[in-house]
Amino acid sequence: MTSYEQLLQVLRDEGHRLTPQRLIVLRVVAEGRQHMGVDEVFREAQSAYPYMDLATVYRTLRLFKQVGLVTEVAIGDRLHYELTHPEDRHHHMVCRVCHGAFNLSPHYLEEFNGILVNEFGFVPDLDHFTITGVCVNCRPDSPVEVGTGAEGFTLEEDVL
Amino acid sequence: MTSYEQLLQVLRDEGHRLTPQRLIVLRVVAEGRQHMGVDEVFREAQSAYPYMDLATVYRTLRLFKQVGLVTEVAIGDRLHYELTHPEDRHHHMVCRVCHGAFNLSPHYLEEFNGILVNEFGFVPDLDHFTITGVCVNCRPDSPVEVGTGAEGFTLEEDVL
DNA sequence: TTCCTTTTTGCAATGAGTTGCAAATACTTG
DNA sequence: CAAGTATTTGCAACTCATTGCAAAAAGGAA
Repeated sequence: MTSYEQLLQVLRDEGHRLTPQRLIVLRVVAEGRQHMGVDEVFREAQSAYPYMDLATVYRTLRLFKQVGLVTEVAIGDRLHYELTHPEDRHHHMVCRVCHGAFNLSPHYLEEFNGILVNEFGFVPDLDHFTITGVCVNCRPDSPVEVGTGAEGFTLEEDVL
Repeated sequence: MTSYEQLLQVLRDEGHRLTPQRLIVLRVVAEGRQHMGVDEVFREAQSAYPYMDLATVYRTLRLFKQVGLVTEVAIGDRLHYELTHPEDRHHHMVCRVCHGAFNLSPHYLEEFNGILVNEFGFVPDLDHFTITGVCVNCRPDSPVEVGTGAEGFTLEEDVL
């Protein structure tokens, strides 16, 4: 469990200033649901601090991403953010049709990561990896029986 | 070698109209270098057809992508396009630092694709897969001897 | 060719996200 | 705690990309 104070320390340690705006955005993201849209973060933050500016929200989220406090997820053509939980790192599979976001264990990418590093010396950004595609529920040619929709699969959508 | 006439047939077959704008954009992309920026395509097209509109270029490139004529590559935060060569399909590794784009054989993603399909019923969009990261030349903590920079690696940048 | 329907274009407006810059403010040092 | 400095904010302007809509034009039928 990451405490709020620990999160603030991350910012302090890297020499970033603890402005009211940053504290509010951090709290909003920390208390919000998974992968919040920027507009959502903005509205929540604005209700706590009416002078909050949208540009500040964008800059703050970008900063938080840089220092690893939040994870960026592209859903559709919009950026979403969620608090990074170091003990529960995960990637995302985002459905192009229903825009659902599903978690993917880092385990599935370890081998791919190794290949790129060993064969090409290329270090992929897998901290914030998102793969788009079509989920089992949205596949027209679903290989499972039509009717129930997803027999045998363990695809569970993130809490929205 | 894909002939220009064959490319046009792809459009005709799907019921799209062959407008001068589309012919010009297709020619620009077909004769241009790998992964051209939209502004580049626009300038080239405009020099051949002065009334060319930027919105038309965007719409045309999106259409070409939909029918598989071109491949979209995100470089930095901009979209780039290149002609799809069916006999030489490849993915891209894009360096976050130098913005270089390197080709990656589909072979390296076959297993990953299988896992997602079989375990989650999720069909990833791997036709236009691009992974960002840091290439061997831009790694500060290069594991190879400093000096030459890339011993033992087969990382060759696309023709820019 | 001419007419007709549907698609496509051009333009202007819009939307998401970024940026330049002056004013405000968080932190440091005395 | 006051002063100084570097960072950050708010605002407006701007960029890339998309979209609504009327006018233009491609392709099919007569």
